[in-house]
Amino acid sequence: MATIKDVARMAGVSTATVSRVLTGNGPFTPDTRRKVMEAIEKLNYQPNGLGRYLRKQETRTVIVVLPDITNPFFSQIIRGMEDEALAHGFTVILGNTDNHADRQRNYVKLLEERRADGIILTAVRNPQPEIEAIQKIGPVVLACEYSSGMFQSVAIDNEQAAFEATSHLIRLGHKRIAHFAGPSEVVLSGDRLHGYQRALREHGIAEQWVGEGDFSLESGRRLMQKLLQANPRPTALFAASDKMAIGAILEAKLHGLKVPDDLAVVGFDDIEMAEVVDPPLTTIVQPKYQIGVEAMRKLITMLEGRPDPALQTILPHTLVIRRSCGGRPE
Amino acid sequence: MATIKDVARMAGVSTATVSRVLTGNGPFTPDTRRKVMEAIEKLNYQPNGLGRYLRKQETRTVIVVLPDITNPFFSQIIRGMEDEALAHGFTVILGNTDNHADRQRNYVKLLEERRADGIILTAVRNPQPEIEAIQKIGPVVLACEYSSGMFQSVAIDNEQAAFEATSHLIRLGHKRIAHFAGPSEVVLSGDRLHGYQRALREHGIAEQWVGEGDFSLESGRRLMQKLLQANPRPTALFAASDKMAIGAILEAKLHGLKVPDDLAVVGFDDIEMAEVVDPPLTTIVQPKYQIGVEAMRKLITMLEGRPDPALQTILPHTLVIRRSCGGRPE
DNA sequence: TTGTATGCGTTATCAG
DNA sequence: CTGATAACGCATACAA
Repeated sequence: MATIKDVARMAGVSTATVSRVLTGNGPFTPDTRRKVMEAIEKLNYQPNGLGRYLRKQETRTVIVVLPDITNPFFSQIIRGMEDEALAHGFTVILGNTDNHADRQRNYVKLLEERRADGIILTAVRNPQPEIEAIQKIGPVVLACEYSSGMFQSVAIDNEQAAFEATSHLIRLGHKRIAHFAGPSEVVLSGDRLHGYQRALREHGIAEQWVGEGDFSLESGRRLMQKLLQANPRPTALFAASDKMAIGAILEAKLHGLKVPDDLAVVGFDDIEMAEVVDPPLTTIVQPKYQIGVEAMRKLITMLEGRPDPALQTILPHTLVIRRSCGGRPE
Repeated sequence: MATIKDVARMAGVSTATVSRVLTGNGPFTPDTRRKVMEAIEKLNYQPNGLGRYLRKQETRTVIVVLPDITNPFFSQIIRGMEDEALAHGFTVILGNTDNHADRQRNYVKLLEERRADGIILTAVRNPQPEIEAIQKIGPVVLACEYSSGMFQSVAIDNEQAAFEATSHLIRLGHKRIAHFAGPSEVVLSGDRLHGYQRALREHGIAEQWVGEGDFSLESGRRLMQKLLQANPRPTALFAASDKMAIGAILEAKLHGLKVPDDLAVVGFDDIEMAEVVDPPLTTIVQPKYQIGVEAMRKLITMLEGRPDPALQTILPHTLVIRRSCGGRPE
């Protein structure tokens, strides 16, 4: 592997000059530039990033931590992050944790080791002190999630969105409405639960049925099995994720229930699968791509030392009505 | 940010000694160890990876390039790679290219800059010379893909799998069978196409109907629209990806066709969505997790300089029969 | 405009 | 067992 010394030797100049040509900084004549470029070409030279970044004390790389790469919900978010990063000359590396704290630590270590300049935690389920610890290591942005602490974050108003989803079911005439919640350690699970409860309360509905899942399809199936035994059985369901909603629909159909006639269902996220399931799923749409863009913009702003704007950025959501909730189909 | 010098000063030893304690190599008394550890603790010291890796000329990091993070097919593969990497003390970073050559170059650059030790290219669509160029930069393993060149690779026998999928439709009595192929620049698209054609040939069927998509749901819909106008219309379809198969089913149903009665469908990959769509999709199952494990094992073997075993590793596949193809449901 | 020399943070070699 | 020192590859302050 050729180094800058080899290039310098072949071009008959000093390493400083090669470096100047390489970075574009510092002065040099067109002629030396030519000589250097020729040597680079001949040697097929590629600067060693470790050396360069050690010297510059920055890598122009950010790490994005995802709890579960299986979840298609994140695809668009990542795309937004990558587009924004690329536009600013940053490289994105993805870290998948499988909801495993140990693995997250692995990626935080990359930040500690200064192999990345900043980190974005997506829909993370860490307690606040842990996030604060990460914040001491380097710049952090939370995506799809906010926390009561002083963290930069980008998300929708989960409580309000859940309120609207539940209210929609109430407007369609339902009185017994169940909720499949996300894991309680995730802040946004609580937010969605509270939105559901507020909708019931404001419409004078006392009865509630809440089960806790982990956002997965399988947990939706499992909760549905339990729900089937409720007596009287709820006529509607608001699930905190599309996957749980879809799991519920599959399981309900398996047991001979008609969706939406016997059970109206609303999900959350609008993943691709939501349009594939039969019937297509009514759900909350998040501006996924935009969340990614905003989160990355925030992080880069911090990295460039500019004063950062709003601490918590709230983006707008919508309810897309498909056939799984009955009433007037689109 | 504390450095090794700060630790050395506080502990009253040399940096060499700190390093010895840190790496566990070299001799030191329990007492110096204690002093060093205390200083590390107090200063909240974390070794700088750039310095360390520059010195050691290795990062124990591998980069995995994916063409499309949206594709759930890769989820399990990545999980296998990560588990295997972790077990050997390696860190995996993911690079998403969105099928964009420019972006892939971005990640290859990480290898060039020596910020990763090796690279795995997943279901890549590069022409062979390009892969050879990458191979000159550092160790490469191809996953879900093989190429005629001398590349380490892990995949199933795509041609044979496609042959079996198509043969299954023929056994069910179909004579007019369409194929939705993947992009022609992807080697495995050709393999699957050839398997389809071999099945027709071996069963004495002359007529074929082939459309080229890009593995996406949308392209499946688009090809189905064209297929609907064929006269006489094929009674069965073998798609080179589950997403295309599902797109075709949705579109067929939209136009009043019954699946599998009017159109029998077989897909490829067995993504989660395959069980969600109505009717559930008959498809080729790849040992996704195992492909990931094998690919990573290969790369690590190369990195550790051990002689590598088989160049091309072929893993077994199966055909899982669900309801989308008619005949005898499972 | 160019070269010399230094330091980024670490580890390994070599003396002691 | 420990310390001084060189080296990894590069960028930059300073001198020429």
